[in-house]
Amino acid sequence: VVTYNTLIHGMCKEKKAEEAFGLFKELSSKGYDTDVYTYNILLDALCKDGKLNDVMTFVEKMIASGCVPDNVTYNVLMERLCRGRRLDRAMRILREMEAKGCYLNSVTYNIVINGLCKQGRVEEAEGLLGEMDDRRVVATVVTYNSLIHGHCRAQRIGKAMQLIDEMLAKGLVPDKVTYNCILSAYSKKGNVGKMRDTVQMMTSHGCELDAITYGTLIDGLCRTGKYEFAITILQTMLSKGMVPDAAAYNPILQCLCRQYKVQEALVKYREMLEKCVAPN
RNA sequence: UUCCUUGCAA
Repeated sequence: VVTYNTLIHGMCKEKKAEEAFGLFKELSSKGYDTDVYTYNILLDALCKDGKLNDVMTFVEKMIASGCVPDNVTYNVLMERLCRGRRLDRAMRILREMEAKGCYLNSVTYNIVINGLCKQGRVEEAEGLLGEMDDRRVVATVVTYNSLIHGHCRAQRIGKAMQLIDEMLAKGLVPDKVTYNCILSAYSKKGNVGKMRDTVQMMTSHGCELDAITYGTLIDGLCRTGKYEFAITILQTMLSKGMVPDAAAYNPILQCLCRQYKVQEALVKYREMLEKCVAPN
């Protein structure tokens, strides 16, 4: 089973879900073992880009085949519901799970907390963080990152900083995602000074700057018209051997076009193609 | 062997 699960997972990661389901059907028809991992892997692939109806049909098949859904199954489903604006349904499942005596783990809470934060319901999300503490479910860096992102999106950077202090007090180490959230709050305002400070903070804490960090910097600079500076950041990125994506180029193109520099924008566009960056 | 968090645009 492990061999086949690994293969099926590999196919799913490469967006070849058709192939994965094909292999799954072949295995089942030959009477080979499948387990809850197999189903969870496929369910997750369906949830990533499938219709909710297909998802539910698959869960029914899973149960009909005698496979008992586990925590991961619920988590995958809840994540899908949260993304499909069915957050309250996800909350109901959460309460049902606990009513059944299901052990709610950090990931379960993280999914709902993130869902709430994405809807701007950060207060409620913080309520769940309190609930985690009460129930001795450990809050993780991911938990805090979701909350921090929620505050940052609403420009409540002070609140975000408070949460970072809280993390540190619990012995959790802010990571590049944490800092990228803060950075993006400043970049949306085009606050170049604070962007600098944040990057400095990252490097001094041994956090690597990733493609998202650079993309965020480029975006922030372009928002205030500093496309030349943005281009130097892009070059830094390239010189470090990082692979830029459309999110690194788009703000620059947008900025140039806004300043009626379409010719220059086209030059950058061609560069994009040369570097095999797929436009979107 | 499976689930959760961050950037542009939409």
